[in-house]
Amino acid sequence: MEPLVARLRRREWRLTAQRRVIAEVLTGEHVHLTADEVFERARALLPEVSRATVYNTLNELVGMGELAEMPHADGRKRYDPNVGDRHHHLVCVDCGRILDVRADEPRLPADQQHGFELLGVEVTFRARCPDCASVPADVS
Amino acid sequence: MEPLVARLRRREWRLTAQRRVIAEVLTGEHVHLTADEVFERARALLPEVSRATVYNTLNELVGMGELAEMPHADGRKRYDPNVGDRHHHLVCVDCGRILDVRADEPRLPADQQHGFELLGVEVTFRARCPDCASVPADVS
DNA sequence: CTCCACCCTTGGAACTGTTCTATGTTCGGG
DNA sequence: CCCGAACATAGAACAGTTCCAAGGGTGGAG
Repeated sequence: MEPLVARLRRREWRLTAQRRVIAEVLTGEHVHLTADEVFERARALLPEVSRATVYNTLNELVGMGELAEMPHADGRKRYDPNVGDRHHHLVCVDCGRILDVRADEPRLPADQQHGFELLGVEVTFRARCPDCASVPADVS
Repeated sequence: MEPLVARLRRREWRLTAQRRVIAEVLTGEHVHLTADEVFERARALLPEVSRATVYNTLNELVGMGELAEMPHADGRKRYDPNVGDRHHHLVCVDCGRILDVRADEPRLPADQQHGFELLGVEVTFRARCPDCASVPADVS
């Protein structure tokens, strides 16, 4: 899949300096940043970017389907630019690290569908990463 | 699975009046309440219960493994008393309604495990419920 | 039965992540 | 240039959750 910035360029979407750095920061595999992490990294590239713009842009990109929003146990949403490429998530319950993984998708039996129109499925494997497994408590 | 209150009774856990009504409210299938909904319903049964106690109790129960916490896109966590009974969730993207469903669990291939110690898997089917499918916009 | 220590509960303040608002800035077309 | 529309900004407002200091109830020791 081509990177987010490239995808945006071919859409008719005004790519301002602020929006570009936000999109640039959201590139690659295993990238699952919080809004605040996006803000910090974007600001490192372009100091004149505000938190509001980060939130506005993230929400717009999610609405456009160019970014996936994933709720997380700690309350902060993560943003995943790796859309269109079916994958699931492997999450460390201790440190919160998230990796993209491939596995087959579960199917919902017809008798369990309750008349719903199915749109997609999200799979999250909860696990403990090697680093956290080697220490007794959590790595905070 | 026996109800939450019954499970708690056999543990050595002080079951005060407040904790009991909180547990009673969390009983049944397809029960996925927010903390505030738990608070409202508990208070209907026992007016002298505070929001802080609801949060304290919910977090304790989650820590004990008697309650599952599920992050949601709208920011409010839902609490599911139906633990120990493997099931997944069917969520309406418009109105947020959540149903318990059974489906087979996806397995994580060994070459995708990244050395993590697997603990569990959460599956969420995103869909549109019959009520929301019949109207153009969302039911707010 | 009485007392004490401890855990539980409480209301409200504090905190965190997100959204809103009012204002200023930039861009492209005429 | 000048204008309107879209975009960006700082900070206030908001919602959900957690923290805190103080009060209250309960169970065990004596």
